[in-house]
Amino acid sequence: MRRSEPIKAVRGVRDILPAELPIWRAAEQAARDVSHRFGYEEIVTPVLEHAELIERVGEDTDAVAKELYRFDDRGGRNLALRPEATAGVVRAYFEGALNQGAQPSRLYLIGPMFRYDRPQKGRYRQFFQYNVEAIGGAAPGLDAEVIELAAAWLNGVGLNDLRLEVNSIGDAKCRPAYLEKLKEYYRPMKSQLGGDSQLRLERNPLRLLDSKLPHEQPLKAGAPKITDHLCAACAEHWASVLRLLDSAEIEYQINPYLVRGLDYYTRTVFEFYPGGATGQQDALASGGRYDGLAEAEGWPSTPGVGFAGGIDRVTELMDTTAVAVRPAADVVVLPDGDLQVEAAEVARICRGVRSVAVDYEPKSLRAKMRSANKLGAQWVVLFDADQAKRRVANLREMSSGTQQELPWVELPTRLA
RNA sequence: GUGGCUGUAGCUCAGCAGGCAGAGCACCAGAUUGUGGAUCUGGGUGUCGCGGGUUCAAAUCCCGCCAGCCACCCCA
Repeated sequence: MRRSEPIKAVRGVRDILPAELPIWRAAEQAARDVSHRFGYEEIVTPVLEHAELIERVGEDTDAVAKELYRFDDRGGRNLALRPEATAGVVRAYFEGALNQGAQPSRLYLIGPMFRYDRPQKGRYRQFFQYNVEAIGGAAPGLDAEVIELAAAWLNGVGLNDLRLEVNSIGDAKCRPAYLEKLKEYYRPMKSQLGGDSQLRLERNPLRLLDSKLPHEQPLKAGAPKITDHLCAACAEHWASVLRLLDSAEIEYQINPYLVRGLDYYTRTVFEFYPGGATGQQDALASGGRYDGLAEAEGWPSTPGVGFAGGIDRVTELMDTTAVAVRPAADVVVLPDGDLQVEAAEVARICRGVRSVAVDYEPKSLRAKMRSANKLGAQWVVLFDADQAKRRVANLREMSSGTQQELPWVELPTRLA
């Protein structure tokens, strides 16, 4: 008999197995706890959105062109699996009338995101993010608050060796003038730039600053810095954010090359890296202000600020020994012989006080004991046909090896 | 999207100047008559990722595809 080829997981996605789940839950619980402490409420938005929402927000970037999971549903709607959370949360903020409640609206979301990337370390096609968004507030205090919240989360899961980079990228008022200065600076050396950078020079000059080409690094050093060309309002906002971080005793490095490629990002941008890391790829959390996003989605202009934390990467760095692993069941019921009805009844009696599993397999008692031991059960309940008739069983404590015959009805009080 | 490495038992892997498919762990049975952990004995559970080619003969060499890992790229 030829077996057909087993069907494996879709490329780039993975299962989170029971053994890994405790660390995963610990990261999520830390996110929920810290969100709650800062007054943020949970929101769940659909994994599916209109592709247009993502496209409008992502404009004509490569990311949207090549990395968006996009498909038509049976009704002919052009949909996408969300590649990030903020667009959907902002949509829900308006559709759910959160804009009519107390402002700002403080929200957090934990869930899967999807990007059609080529898989590699820390990068999956389905990955999980912890997102925090404060929508409807423009105060610099909110920028500092979400940075502090991100730091509190990372510290909360035991990650203390971190590097925080911050920058301001201005707004629609001052950025255009700065971009002109940047273009003027780079134009004379256009021929020295790489192909991507030459395209960016006219199309998206801000992105010249995060080029990683080694030979472009010296050129960057002489480029005008946007923080030297902020308008009065942006400069004041930027100064306030830094003052607030100082007073919160949060250490940061100003990185004038930390930018975002899309117009609706304004003012504050920040990223948290593990202490040792250098590459941008290793960011554990990144965020910033997006005062132009609501309008880009077609809603009234509304400010917002937030961040996205990568749960996959964070759990990879967490200390797994700090998370308690519990056995699947405290008690295992082992009938000696084919006594499935009786075994199920004994388990039912004990479940009020302990987690109970039953070994129904027609194996030797020895094999059942071995497997109960491997499971890590604290107790096993053993009985044969004769004992079943008398409605008694041997309760054995695994650590000491001592056991005692008891009526079934007394098991719960002994196990409690 | 580009490149490098890898794919053999449930798992981790050895075998690859072509010649009978292996080890450790896991698993099953037993040694120790009721019942675990330690030790010993016995048992191989396999379309050698898939498809094609070369050859008397392919896990081994060649081509294509798929998948995994890593880096580049990208990162809304």
